[in-house]
Amino acid sequence: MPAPTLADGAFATLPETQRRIVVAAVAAFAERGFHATTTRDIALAAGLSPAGLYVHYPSKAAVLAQVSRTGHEATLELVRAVLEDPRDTSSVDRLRAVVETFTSWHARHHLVARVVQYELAALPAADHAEVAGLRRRIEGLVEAEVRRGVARGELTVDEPHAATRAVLSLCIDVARWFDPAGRESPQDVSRLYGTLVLRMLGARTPPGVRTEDQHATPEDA
Amino acid sequence: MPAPTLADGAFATLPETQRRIVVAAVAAFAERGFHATTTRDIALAAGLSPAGLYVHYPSKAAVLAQVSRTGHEATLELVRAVLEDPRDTSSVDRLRAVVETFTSWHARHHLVARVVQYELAALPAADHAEVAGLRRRIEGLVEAEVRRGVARGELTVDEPHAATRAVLSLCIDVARWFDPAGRESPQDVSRLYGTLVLRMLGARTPPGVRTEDQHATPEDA
DNA sequence: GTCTATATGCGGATAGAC
DNA sequence: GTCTATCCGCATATAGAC
Repeated sequence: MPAPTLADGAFATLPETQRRIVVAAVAAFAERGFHATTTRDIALAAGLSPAGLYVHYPSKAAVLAQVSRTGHEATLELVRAVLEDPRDTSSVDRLRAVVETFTSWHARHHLVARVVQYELAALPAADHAEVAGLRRRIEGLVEAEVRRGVARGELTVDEPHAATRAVLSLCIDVARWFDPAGRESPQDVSRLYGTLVLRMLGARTPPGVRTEDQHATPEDA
Repeated sequence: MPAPTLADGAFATLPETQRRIVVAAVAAFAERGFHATTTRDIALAAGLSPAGLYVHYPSKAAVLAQVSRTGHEATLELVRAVLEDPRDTSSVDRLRAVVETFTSWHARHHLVARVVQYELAALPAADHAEVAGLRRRIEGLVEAEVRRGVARGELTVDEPHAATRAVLSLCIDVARWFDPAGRESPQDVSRLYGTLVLRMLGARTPPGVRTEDQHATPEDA
């Protein structure tokens, strides 16, 4: 098991009070947005006085930066782990896996994901720059796998860059609409999305909607 | 030609000063968000004193409501016009057309679209309720066409509701990332998305990426 | 319908005791 | 490390002249 990520318990490695602050901030930022959230909201929800927050973070923006950086690092790590898996698997398998993993994260951690995806503009410049780099790495890893799949004849994609952006866009937008009280579980959504994305990319593998927990085997067809 | 919509010139039917206020508000809300925008920002950008805004709108939220309602009405009208076209066309053709139209709107009017899609939580309750109804109508129209396509054997979709939501999600998220200074035009994106969506929906029509301005003809295959 | 001036409250952040 | 008290600037909105 690798080092804990958000997937293993959000922000579990932070000291207790910082963790409570960040958890409270995620809930508030996701529900009302960064600018509509007050430091009092965060502090009180974390069980602190209004001033108590400033012992642990120098500003409201620093709390946002903590959330955004941790979230971006976690998703990059998820993508990296799937796509740099040393086992010899097809691009179709890898892309299905990365879409399922990325989608599932955006559903399971949809509050964190909303902050990560929709509050970029509120980040201080230095944090924004670092996070932009992480985002480029994520896109680059996925696009490279799409191009490999095309080169291997597994995929039919005319515009790999635009198609990759569409794939990630689809997964990211899950954070906007996903409702844990709805009928579909994160697993339901991520499985569907794995199938939809392989269709989008013209995978030569069986494009039917997968209903069992099998892995697609590209030699089926 | 139907009544002017946003596509024909954003908010062109409003009285001049209201139009300037709304245009200024769209730019500010899209760039910084509703809560980070001040009424001074809007008023000054519209060529008014800080108090001048209140002659035309009773509150900042009322300006947002104007943008959101107008934007939602415009997109519903676009979708309705395509899907209620009396001509006898296939579901594949209709869905390609609605995806191209909807995507193109989110690219061309990406600032308005950002406000429409990402500031719902800031709407006053009454406006939010009305806009939610418009959103349900949009989804319902598209889902009905997907179900028709499946019933006619044009599409292969196991979960029409979830697949429809994925399709609209893909198109909507264009507003988040589209950059008019980038290499791709709204037309480029919308054509690609028409093709990607038909693939997602298992259209039996030629799924190759369309590179010419032809309309797909379902009997090709 | 537009302005200047301003009331009023709130929010980010700090001071300083414990 | 947490608290209470508070500073101070800013933002929404209003008052009232022109």
